Amino acid sequence: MNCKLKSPVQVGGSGAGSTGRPAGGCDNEASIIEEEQQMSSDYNPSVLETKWQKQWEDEKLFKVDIDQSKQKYYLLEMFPYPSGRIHMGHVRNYTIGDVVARYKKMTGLNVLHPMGWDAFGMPAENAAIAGGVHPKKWTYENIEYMKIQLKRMGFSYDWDREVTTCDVDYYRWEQLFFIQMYEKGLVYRDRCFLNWCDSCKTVLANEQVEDGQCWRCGSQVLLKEYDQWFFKITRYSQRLLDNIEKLKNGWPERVLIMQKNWIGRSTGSLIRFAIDGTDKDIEVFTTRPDTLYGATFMSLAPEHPLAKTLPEGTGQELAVKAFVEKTLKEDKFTRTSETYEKEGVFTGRYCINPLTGYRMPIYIANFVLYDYGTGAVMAVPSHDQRDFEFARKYGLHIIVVIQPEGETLSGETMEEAFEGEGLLVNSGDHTGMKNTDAMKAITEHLQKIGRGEFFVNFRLRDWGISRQRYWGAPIPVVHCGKCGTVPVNKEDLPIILPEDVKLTGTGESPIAQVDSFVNATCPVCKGPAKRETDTMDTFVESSWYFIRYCSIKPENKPFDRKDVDYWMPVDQYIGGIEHAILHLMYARFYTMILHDLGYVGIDEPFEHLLTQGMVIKDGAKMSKSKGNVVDPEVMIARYGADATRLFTLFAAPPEKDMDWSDQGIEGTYRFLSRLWRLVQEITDLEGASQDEKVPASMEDIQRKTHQTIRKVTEDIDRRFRFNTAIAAMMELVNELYKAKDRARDESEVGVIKKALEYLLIMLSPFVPHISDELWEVMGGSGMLLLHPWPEYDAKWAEDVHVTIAVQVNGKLRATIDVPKDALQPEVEAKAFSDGNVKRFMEEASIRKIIYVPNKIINIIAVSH
RNA sequence: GCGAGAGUGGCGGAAUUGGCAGACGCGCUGGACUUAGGAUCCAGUGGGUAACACCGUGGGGGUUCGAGUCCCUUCUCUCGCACCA
Repeated sequence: MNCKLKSPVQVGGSGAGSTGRPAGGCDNEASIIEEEQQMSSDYNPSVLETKWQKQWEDEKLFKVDIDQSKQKYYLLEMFPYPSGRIHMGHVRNYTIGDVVARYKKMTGLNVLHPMGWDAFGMPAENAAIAGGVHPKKWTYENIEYMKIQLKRMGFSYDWDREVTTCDVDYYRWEQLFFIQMYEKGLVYRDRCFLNWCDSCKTVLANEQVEDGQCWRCGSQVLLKEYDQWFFKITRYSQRLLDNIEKLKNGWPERVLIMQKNWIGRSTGSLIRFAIDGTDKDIEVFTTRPDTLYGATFMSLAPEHPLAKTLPEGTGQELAVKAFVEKTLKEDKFTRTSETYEKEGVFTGRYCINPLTGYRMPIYIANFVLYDYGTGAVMAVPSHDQRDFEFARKYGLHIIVVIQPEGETLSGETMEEAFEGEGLLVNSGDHTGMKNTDAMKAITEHLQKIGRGEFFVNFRLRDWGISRQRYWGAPIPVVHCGKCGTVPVNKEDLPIILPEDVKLTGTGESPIAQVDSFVNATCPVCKGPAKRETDTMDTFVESSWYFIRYCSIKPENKPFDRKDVDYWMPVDQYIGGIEHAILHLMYARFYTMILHDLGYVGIDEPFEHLLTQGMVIKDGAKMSKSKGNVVDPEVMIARYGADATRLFTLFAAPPEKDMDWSDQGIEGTYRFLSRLWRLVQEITDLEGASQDEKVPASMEDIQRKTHQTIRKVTEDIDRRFRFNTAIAAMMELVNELYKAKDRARDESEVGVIKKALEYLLIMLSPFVPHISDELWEVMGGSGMLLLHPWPEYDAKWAEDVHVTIAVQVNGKLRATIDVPKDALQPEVEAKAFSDGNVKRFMEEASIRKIIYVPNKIINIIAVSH
């Protein structure tokens, strides 16, 4: 019937090799005739889905606005990068979100459910280098296509709120925030060693380096020295940590643990060691000030600035230089792995132990991290395994200062460092103290002599946001020969990314070649100046898009405060676990910044977080190289959006990985076909939908219906378990099929029709197209999204009869049906009358009976 | 090494508070309808047995009338962190 009718998406070769019954498939003349004949009764998703999508759009069904009379609910899914087409991960993420959004709306909440595009980023640039298409054109074309795909899935987005981060009208506000942060000292420029990906030709934040490799392309990361812009996220370390308390009820524990570890708060002391023969100090952070009397040398990271200056005049210059160069060339991941051989070089200088006066040789050591603490470590070989190995290798002095109970260690004979607790020895006035007490005492002593203090150290580093790339938001700063580096005037914003650029992929920022962009006027002295040509990390854009959604196309402002106050925070955020640290930490930080700048009233953006699992196929993540990619578009063409949605929800609970199965989706397609036929057959029967007068013959159906309402509501609302909700509805369908065959009069049919209506309402968040269609078939009016969610009738949801398991000595011997809440004597009598129970009670006498009402009766017997 | 999570039929998964293990679906087996069935419907489907018995939630131990669920121990897998001073 519909050979000419195509779904709006084009699919190559979808018919061939199809195992199921492809909707609208036209193999030969006969099948066309057959389909024409069956037109009214066959489930044909492509036709009805596009029909309803059009209707929803025509009626602006998904449009939402502030409504003070209603409670709001902000449901957000992580927006996609417009790579070209949606993949199964998107489908899963957005289907989960859509179910919740539609459900919440039906329960009467005012639901904000927006979508947009994380549109800046490297793939656009790479595509331009490879194919000669301008990143802007490439990106906007991808957006257009993916938007059609998302609409074809039936997702309930209010597209009037669409955010595209590469729009000037979006990133201009980011430039304003940048300047305001600069004014508050939250932005600074620093020269430092940074992770450089030679393949992506860009700098990476620490968070973007995984196992020493680029998080995006997987190539080896190198260290390069660079001038970079930083956001001072470290000023918010404690707040980011403290606020985790607020998120405990709404976020998965493991995400919070990951963030906690990433922030990495540890308490200890900061100690200053005087460098012998100079007036300079080396500062170290340590969590073990109690071991200070045993500190016999000093280790510096190769990147430490003193590595350059210390050896001067000692004769060690060349040796140190060679060692530093060699070490920095090694990849950092290997170099800092625990098993790596510890190596170092003497700088020729000494520093003084503030407690013992011991002249500690200063080494450069490959295992010391410049990123952590002060980049310098006081070495206590007796009580730190790393220092111990290092000391043995280079013949350095080992002094025991903590003795474990009942043992006497000595520096000469010990085979490994002792890192446990004990009493202090060789520790001057502190000798004899418990080492745990000595931590405080020694630090207080250092405070008195001006050599140290208590200190809280964080692992979290400042967020480097400069990227040597084209397709990003320009950093609104100029470099002036006279005034130095200064932010542009706010009135001069936006700094628009020039479009006429040559993309070569050489590592130079492409906009550096655009004279009209680079040459600027200094906002301070009005003299000639050069614009900053780096662009911002795209994680900046994704750190506030969810706030932007709150306002519909705001003019001359980033968003409207009254909109934000109404909608924020996000009530439920849904996305991949891969963003547990990066995106979610940055977004939390940025929200705090916007709070402190007075833009928003909240300081945590996401109340509840759901991290959905990956979609895998044949036990592996989908990837082109493995050839196990499932294209959603093909699935939509073959089975429809509803079946695709239903399967992604049914195959696994949302937080677990789900295994894609080509046979599995056939099952959900079959279920929908079955539902389709059920409705057709039932509407043919005489009898108006009713459940006021339930005939005795239909009481079980009425009960099952209300139990299903209860189950589905709880599964969605309380548990986020869509797979079990769907299973419950499948059970109801099975029951209704059986009931249909035994229905004899109109009142019986009426109960089934009523049940079917409840079912369609409940199915509508999951499979909205077929639900609306069948609702119409059954004579229902309007669209189900506007229909209130059903409430179960407690009187029907409760069982009247229950099945009780009868155990003899803990083993199941029978099941019996009894009235609900039956008393023990009645249940016992019935249990003992069972033949099998009798059999097992022969030759035995009762010792005890345990009865759990409505569940189980366990007869404990002893044989004689 | 540290932290978190997981391990249940041939497969995906269910069992929400310690109370009938395997809901629902896939697959498979048999049957019905049929020129045909890759459509649909009906029945069956953890192992075992003629039927019972019995055995079954990674392994071992424990608590309990009763354990997939709690405790101890051990193995395997996944994820995160990993020389963090």
